[in-house]
Amino acid sequence: MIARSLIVQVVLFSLRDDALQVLLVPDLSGLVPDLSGLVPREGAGWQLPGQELHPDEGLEEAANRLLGGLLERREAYLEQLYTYGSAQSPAVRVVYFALVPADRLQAPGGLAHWFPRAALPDPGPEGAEILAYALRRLRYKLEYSAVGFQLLPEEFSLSELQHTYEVILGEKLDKRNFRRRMLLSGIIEPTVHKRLGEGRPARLYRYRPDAVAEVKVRRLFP
Amino acid sequence: MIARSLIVQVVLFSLRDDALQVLLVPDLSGLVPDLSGLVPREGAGWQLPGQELHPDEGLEEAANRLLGGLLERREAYLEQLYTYGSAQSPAVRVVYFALVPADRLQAPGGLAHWFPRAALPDPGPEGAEILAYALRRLRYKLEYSAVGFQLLPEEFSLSELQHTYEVILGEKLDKRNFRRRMLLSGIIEPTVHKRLGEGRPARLYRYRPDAVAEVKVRRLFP
DNA sequence: GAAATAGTGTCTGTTAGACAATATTTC
DNA sequence: GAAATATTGTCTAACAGACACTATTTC
Repeated sequence: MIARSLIVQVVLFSLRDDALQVLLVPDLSGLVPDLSGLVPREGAGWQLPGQELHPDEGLEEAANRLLGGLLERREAYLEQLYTYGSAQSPAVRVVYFALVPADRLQAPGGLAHWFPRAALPDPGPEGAEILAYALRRLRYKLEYSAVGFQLLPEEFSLSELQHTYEVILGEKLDKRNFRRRMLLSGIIEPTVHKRLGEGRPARLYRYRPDAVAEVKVRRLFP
Repeated sequence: MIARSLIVQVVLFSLRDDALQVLLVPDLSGLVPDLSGLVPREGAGWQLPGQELHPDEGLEEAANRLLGGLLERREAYLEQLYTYGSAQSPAVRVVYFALVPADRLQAPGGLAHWFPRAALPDPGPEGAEILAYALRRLRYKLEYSAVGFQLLPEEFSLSELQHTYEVILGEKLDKRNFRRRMLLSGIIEPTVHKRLGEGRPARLYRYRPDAVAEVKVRRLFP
């Protein structure tokens, strides 16, 4: 029997147009190569971007190579999510989870395409499971770590920060409580810049990577 | 170039003799087979138990097969920990994390041996990293999930439960606060049994798997 | 000055954490 | 009754959550 192949996949999140979006690539497997164009056929399906692990390469390296092919700049927060390998699956897939700030996005390479979370195409049963898990992890980490800043530009207003949280968590947050906790936590510091817009300009803040980035969880057990 | 092999490893924890213990197997690689006996040579080193993934088998299946070989009964809490695969390493290793209650332990199969956490042999730099991460994960999960019960027998006294927490967290806990929170959380229920011993008998409790097993973490971010 | 967005303070209820005395059993 | 272990309650400080008005800018 042939040894299973090893694929590295990535769930790439970004915040575009006020929505959490995921980058997918067309699923071309089983299709006769269509020389007339590169646009995937209708109904071809979409899947998580992935590549086979090279023999002389580390897992994280492969994930970064994958990001490089998708974004033309590999600067992204990257974290291993889970490794899938059921008996049925012909490949073992090590799935990573990546966050890119919208201001560092460029046109994605190849046929990749951004989909808002609310309008995802069916990525197949396994893909759906992975996406659900990735979103759960993102929400979860948002609540006890500083991962949310990975989706924002270097300087941001408190409203932008709150909006990021609201989009990911899928719920409205109280402005006063949000600001109080963010500022008390010491995780951000004010800059001298302001964001100009329609109304009153907003003070911009910067993430302080030197601050404690993880919150002590409440102990209920015990 | 040869494709990398895929190994499934397991970090197996138990509570024995009032200490958190880890099961390791002797590292026989590079040794000339010693036909005079099965006892590993002095200085041979110890490592995490692992096996190659069979071509027709799922990852979790392989981890369970591994547990079966080590414990003669595979009943254990099992959870995927992390997948390691640096460029240098000849194998990609999917590491699982397992917990066995002391009362279900049997003599470990083969050359496996339990080591208390305080007296671990050097498992090599990579092994040490994995063990440290596994312990971090265990401590972490202990604080927001009901994973601690996986190390206890079906019925246990509150003192035994507290002791489990203290051994894993490496710190003393206040008895009154511990009991209050455990009972208020509704995660355990009293039985009619008692544990007899030197002093006053202790009421025994049972874990309620139907209760909410995960705690809502405090939100500091936001 | 109307519209839009930014920024601010208080009260209340819950809970974590510190702390010591009594109750029940065996020997 | 001495030794050992189990069981129980109170006070305080910190914080989450609910809630509404003022400030600054553009057009």
